[in-house]
Amino acid sequence: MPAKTKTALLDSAERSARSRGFDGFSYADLAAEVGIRKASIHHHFPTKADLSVALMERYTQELKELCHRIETTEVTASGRLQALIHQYREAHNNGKSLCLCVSFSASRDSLNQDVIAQLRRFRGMVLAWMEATFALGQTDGTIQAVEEPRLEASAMLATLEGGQLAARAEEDPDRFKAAIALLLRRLS
Amino acid sequence: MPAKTKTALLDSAERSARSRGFDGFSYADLAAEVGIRKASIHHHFPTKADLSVALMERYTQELKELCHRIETTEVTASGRLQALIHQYREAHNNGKSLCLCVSFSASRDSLNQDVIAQLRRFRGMVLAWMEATFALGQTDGTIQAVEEPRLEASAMLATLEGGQLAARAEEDPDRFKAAIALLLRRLS
DNA sequence: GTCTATATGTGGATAGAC
DNA sequence: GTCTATCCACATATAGAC
Repeated sequence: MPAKTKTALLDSAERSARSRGFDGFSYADLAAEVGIRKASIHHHFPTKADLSVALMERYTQELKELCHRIETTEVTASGRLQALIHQYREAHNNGKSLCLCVSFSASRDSLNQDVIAQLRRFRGMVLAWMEATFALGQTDGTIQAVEEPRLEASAMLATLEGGQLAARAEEDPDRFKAAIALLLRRLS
Repeated sequence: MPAKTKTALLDSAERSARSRGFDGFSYADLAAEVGIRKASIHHHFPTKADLSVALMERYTQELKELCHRIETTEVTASGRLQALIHQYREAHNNGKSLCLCVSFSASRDSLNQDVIAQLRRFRGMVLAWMEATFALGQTDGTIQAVEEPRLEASAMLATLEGGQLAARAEEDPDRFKAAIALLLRRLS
């Protein structure tokens, strides 16, 4: 089980990064949480940039897999979007954290190019999935008034991420609910 | 002119905070930009928390004044919202910065209680103004399909803030435009 | 109101023993 | 793979001279 410590480090780093931002989490925090020394982390992730890239890669992969799972369990476009919204609602954890993408986007100036590339990859993946789902909504009729799937996807992602920020700013999950309420109404 | 240095410090701090986040800007940066020594900053703002509170206070005040100005120059609800959208578009500066509220919200765990209170005050002010404007839209008929002004305001703020994040993540102003395009269509 | 000098803590990272 | 020990840069903050 050589991957155990590495996974524990990624788990701890993800939690920290999502609640404190890129500049707000440190090797010292991770070491304390995982139960090894700071220096040992460098064996698994030589630099913070390496760790951050691994974090974004895993995050992207996990959401991609979730999207595939949603497609097998939900037949309708509206059902699929509702399932994704559910994921974003859980992700903000009652206003205590953010999607890793939101957290890293805000700290953009501190990120190296590889991490920024991963950020772009993540957003591209989510937007493409949403756009395809809105397009499905145009044909299966389960989403009201869809005119342009691409713009719907952009607006929806902004609303979800902005809603998480609202919940985080006031540490109140109702802020997220209020932000997405009108979108939710269009999903029958 | 005793306020000159203080103002210069606030200007520099605001720029830094909005592009690098709360944890990403330092007294050393400000000192270099303003042309005084680090230690001298403490004379104007004893702690970083004091500086941050002053930053949010000024930011809130300025947006409040802008909202008042908009009310005098724009008669219709849709015109007023368009003017506010314009402000948020300018604020993200082609993906190089964020609204101070977004930037600070992401670093919430690093802020002290006074700054968090200011954050809440800022959001309350903007949301109230948007809600009132959507309510006006219900009577003046310049905004399509307004059902619940409170939810419209929550959704609009989330979309604007999320749109800024999108533009920041990819350093591409078109991401902001795409995020708000559907909202803009409802404003005649 | 600004300076020099300094305190004190913490950041990421490295060398080398075990 | 993990440790101790250490480096160096930088963070916020303070004391006291000018």
